[in-house]
Amino acid sequence: MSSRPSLKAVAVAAGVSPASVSNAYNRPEQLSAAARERILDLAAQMGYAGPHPSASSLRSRHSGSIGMLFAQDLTYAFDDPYCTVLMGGLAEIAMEAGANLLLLQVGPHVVSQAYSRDEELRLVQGARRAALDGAVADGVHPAHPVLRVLAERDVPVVSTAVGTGERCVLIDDRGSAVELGRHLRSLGHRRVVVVTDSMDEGDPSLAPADTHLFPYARLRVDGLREGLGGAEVTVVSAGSNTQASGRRVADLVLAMTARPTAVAATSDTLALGLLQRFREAGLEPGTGISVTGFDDVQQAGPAGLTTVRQPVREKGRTLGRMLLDPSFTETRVTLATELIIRTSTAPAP
Amino acid sequence: MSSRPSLKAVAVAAGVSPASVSNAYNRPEQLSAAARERILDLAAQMGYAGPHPSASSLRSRHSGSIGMLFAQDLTYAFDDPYCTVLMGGLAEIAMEAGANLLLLQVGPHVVSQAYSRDEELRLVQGARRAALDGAVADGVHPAHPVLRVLAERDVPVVSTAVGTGERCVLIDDRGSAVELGRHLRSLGHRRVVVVTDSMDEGDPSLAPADTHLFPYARLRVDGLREGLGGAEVTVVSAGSNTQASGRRVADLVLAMTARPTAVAATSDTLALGLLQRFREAGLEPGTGISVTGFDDVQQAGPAGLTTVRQPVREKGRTLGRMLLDPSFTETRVTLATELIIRTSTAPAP
DNA sequence: CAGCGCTTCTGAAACGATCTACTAAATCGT
DNA sequence: ACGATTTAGTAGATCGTTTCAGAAGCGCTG
Repeated sequence: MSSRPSLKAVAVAAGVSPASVSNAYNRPEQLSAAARERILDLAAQMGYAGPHPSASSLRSRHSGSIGMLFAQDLTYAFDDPYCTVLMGGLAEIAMEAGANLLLLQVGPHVVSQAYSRDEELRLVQGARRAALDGAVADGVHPAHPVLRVLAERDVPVVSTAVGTGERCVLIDDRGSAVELGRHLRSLGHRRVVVVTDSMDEGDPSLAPADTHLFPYARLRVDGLREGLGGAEVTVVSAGSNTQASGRRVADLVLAMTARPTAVAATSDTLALGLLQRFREAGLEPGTGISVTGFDDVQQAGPAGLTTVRQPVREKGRTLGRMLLDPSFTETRVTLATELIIRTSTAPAP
Repeated sequence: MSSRPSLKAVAVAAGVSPASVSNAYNRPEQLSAAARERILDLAAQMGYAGPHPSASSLRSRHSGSIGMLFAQDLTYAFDDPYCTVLMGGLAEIAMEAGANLLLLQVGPHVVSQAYSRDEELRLVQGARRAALDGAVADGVHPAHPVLRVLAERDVPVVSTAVGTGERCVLIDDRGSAVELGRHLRSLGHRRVVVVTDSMDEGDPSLAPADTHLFPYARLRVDGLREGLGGAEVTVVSAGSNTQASGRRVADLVLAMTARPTAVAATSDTLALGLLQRFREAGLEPGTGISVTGFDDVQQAGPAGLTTVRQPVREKGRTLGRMLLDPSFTETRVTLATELIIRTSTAPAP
């Protein structure tokens, strides 16, 4: 049971230098066609699978993969509709560029919390072990240590939040939230609950700490507040961004003594959970209570959810281009949003 | 602008051997707590990000990532409902094991076609460059050269098809298709079109070559044939497994002079496309024409699609365990399926 | 006090490629 | 036919770790 041949072994067998074997795979133009043929034939015959990826990327400093950071849950990439579409856009560009796409696990990081060194090491472990040519950070708090690790490694990072020097793809979270808030206000809603996902886990509390909010969430909450003018606004932290969280918050809202006439969520995912639960409770959104979301994911249309549309797939594509297309030099791109009014909002009773 | 420090630089600065710095990160128990503290402090201070991933995996022969092979399109991972759920299960296990998940691009490979060496190199390029501890192959034809490359690299591969020696997670494609065929037969359908995805691209033809079918598709087609007994069966190749392909085939069916009373697709994705198009054409599935799918993806329920349910998430999880859980030694697992009868099938007119 | 087992740490050899700079031979223009 | 350029190929250093065998130090025991 002999071990696998290395590039050197192939070189020896072919009577050429190791450099030539390397060139046969990576730089055909540096080699006569005949020599290349001979080398590749021999390699195939010896069962040589081509240059070893780690050795190759150690020396060349390129790995052919870009990473996407997940600070919550790896499964989020496939479960959350916003994320799925973003990933689709990213994958599209990765494919064009011939790059592989690495889904990186990094631990959840709460800004206000102090971490021991070992906890912090565990937090960034996924990123420490991965060979990357670049990474995308969406929903990763700018203070997350993984960003420092990647910077120390000189791995380019692009994000969806204004961070420390990284390039980014943004939308006008605040402005579009203002517009949405005004819409609710113009419908006469004077008592509103704003629901946001946050890094708090556990039961929805009535007071998410500012430091526990992702930047986009803070901007949306602030925008809604502004747009809602003098209305009585209660901000509720839903925990992680899932429909289940939305449902949990719906129960909380239903139990309120002074029930709001509208509930505005910082994401469609949360809003869809709210809608579901309200409907189950016999409260038809639009008539009994108004609900709004954010993102305009695919299910929002069928559900009749009023929301802010953002071009998610385009966002993914742009992030990908920033990493993979050298001719793409812009350092900050802002994409347009649009208020989509559907049946889940109506005049306050 | 000094370059980044290496492990060795940290070792020199700390007055210890490189081995100790390595151990500080990877084997705390080999080191006194004090020494470890000192080393990690210094590393942090010097802006050392930890062991270089490529160097580390070159030496240790582990990368901390497992790969999923995509022979069609990377975006498939996020677009196709079957695939999304499978990936979710895989991601779940990867997360538990602390592994990253690499989405690998490999070119589409048609068995009957001859490839030049360069075409073949391009076909496997994604897999050649990636450092992997294992890979999952779903919908990759057993003859695809990427499987040979991975074998030559000693990368363990698990698949969803009976292949050459790999471990696999299966369902009884044939048996469940027989059952589905019998269901149609018992409803009196005597003229049936079977629609399958295949590696043929382009217009749906009336004759998919056997070599262009993925194993699961061939088994399902055969099973349907058997279950349909003496019915007149026409097999149609839809090309890639998308709703758009399903719609295209629907048009073809609508144009047939001897229109079938039922259409059976080898996947829900195709079936959902068919349903849509039939409905658009004013043909209510179940009454005008019967339609069946395969997989029982999430949309199948709301669409009223009769189909075969398979535990897709569990499949993903099992594939993940096979790669990541050393105590999981089974080499072949078969999961149970269930015929789900909904409104898209009804007695033949 | 020799001998033993532990813990803690080190030296040097891999791991498998690619890069830079260079040479020898072939081709070119005039 | 002769220097100038291009082409084909090579030598040797280098990328940054981890691993393995073993050394040094230390407290014990008999």
